[in-house]
Amino acid sequence: MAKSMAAKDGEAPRTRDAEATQKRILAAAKREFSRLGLGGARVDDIAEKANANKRMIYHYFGSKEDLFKKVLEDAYQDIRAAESKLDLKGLPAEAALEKLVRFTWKYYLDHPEFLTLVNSENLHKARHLKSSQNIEAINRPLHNMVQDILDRGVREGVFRAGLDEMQLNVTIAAVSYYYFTNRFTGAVVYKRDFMTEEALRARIDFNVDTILRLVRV
Amino acid sequence: MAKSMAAKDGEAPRTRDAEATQKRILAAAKREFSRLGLGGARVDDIAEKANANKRMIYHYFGSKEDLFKKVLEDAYQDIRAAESKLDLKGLPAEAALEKLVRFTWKYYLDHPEFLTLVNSENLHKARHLKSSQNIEAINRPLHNMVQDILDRGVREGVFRAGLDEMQLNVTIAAVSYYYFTNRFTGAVVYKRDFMTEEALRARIDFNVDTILRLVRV
DNA sequence: CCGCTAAATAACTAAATAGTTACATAGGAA
DNA sequence: TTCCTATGTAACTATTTAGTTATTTAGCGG
Repeated sequence: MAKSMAAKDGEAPRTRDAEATQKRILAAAKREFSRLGLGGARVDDIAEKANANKRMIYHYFGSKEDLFKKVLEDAYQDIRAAESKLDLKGLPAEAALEKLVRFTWKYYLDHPEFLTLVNSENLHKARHLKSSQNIEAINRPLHNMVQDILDRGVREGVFRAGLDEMQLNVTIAAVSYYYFTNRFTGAVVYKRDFMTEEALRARIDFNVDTILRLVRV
Repeated sequence: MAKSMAAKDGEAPRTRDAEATQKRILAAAKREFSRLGLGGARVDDIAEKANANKRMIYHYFGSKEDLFKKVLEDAYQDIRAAESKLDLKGLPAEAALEKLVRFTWKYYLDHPEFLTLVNSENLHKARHLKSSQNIEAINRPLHNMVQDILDRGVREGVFRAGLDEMQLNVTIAAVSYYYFTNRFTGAVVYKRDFMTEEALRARIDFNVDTILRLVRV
């Protein structure tokens, strides 16, 4: 028999490991909150799927709401970390912007839970994020990155002057975000599958076109 | 004393009126579902806020899920009805398109509950809409309207040929929808109020610009 | 290798929740 | 006027739920 513990068929080991338990809880919480929303997710289910005890959730995270807040902060942390690895400094402005648009698309495609978590948070009027200390610092690099691309594009003579970084950023997010989060009602309203390879390719190309046309002189 | 009934201080009259009761239930359900989502809304609260008895909800609508489905169908019905009153036939293509973009913006601004209901439905993978009989017919006029504008613009020589009606429609919705539904996290991330008069004016102008640049030759 | 603390489990509680049952009555049809 | 049924009320039930309490135990510092 195995070393010491009752790890049921194929599950992770169950010796005492605070860090690992917290990670399992966070992973399970992210899945449940994104699948069902803050109101729909169940603490018991999160505990079970984390292969942990419910008591540990309250021990490490305090309450369901605080757990949600941590999951959300981590999700923002993750997308900003991925963005900051893009390294667009060396590219011409147009190429940099296209790369950012395609990155955003790909990130949403690969991390659908980010979208539903943000939706859930907005349903609750961002009350968790509002009380978050580090969220401002987490997002600052994104603003700088897009502002730099805009400035560079103007200097290169390819972008219009006076564009608002926020408006551009919101629009870049919008054209991808909306497509993904509303893909289910979209499938009904437009009578097509939004997630076929062909549909995805067509949409990201359309989005790149939308954004480049928006900024070009 | 009043005619017959125990209407508590200032409330609506309480004589028997099936139609009025159903309307009050639907109005209260729309408010609660949009405020809290399908999972977060409470049947008891809906009954209380409708100034009705919970039993009536089950009598008229069958279940919480069926009530949600009816609320959602009505919401789609309402936006399509408002759209169909636009009468864009007489306008040049560009003017027609701009009017549609501004209408969409204004409708979302005035009916925020539509946005959260649609979000809630997408969280549930559109399972209510999927089983809805009339939803296809409800949405058809929208497709025709936008396709007509596109065709007209090409004939007028002001729009590019070959644009996909769905991509355009989705983008028109996206740039307004995302701004509104994500205005709470947006306020935190961008450190500004998304709902001031000035911010709203700037965004709708930006959106009109985005869409017109997208379609122009 | 001992003992203490942090990690973990299981069983419990009080409140909330979707849905039901039993009963009451307004008001139109006869 | 008298039924009869659709409209409405109130109290109940079986479950579920977030959060707690009581208890056990792994494994590190000494």
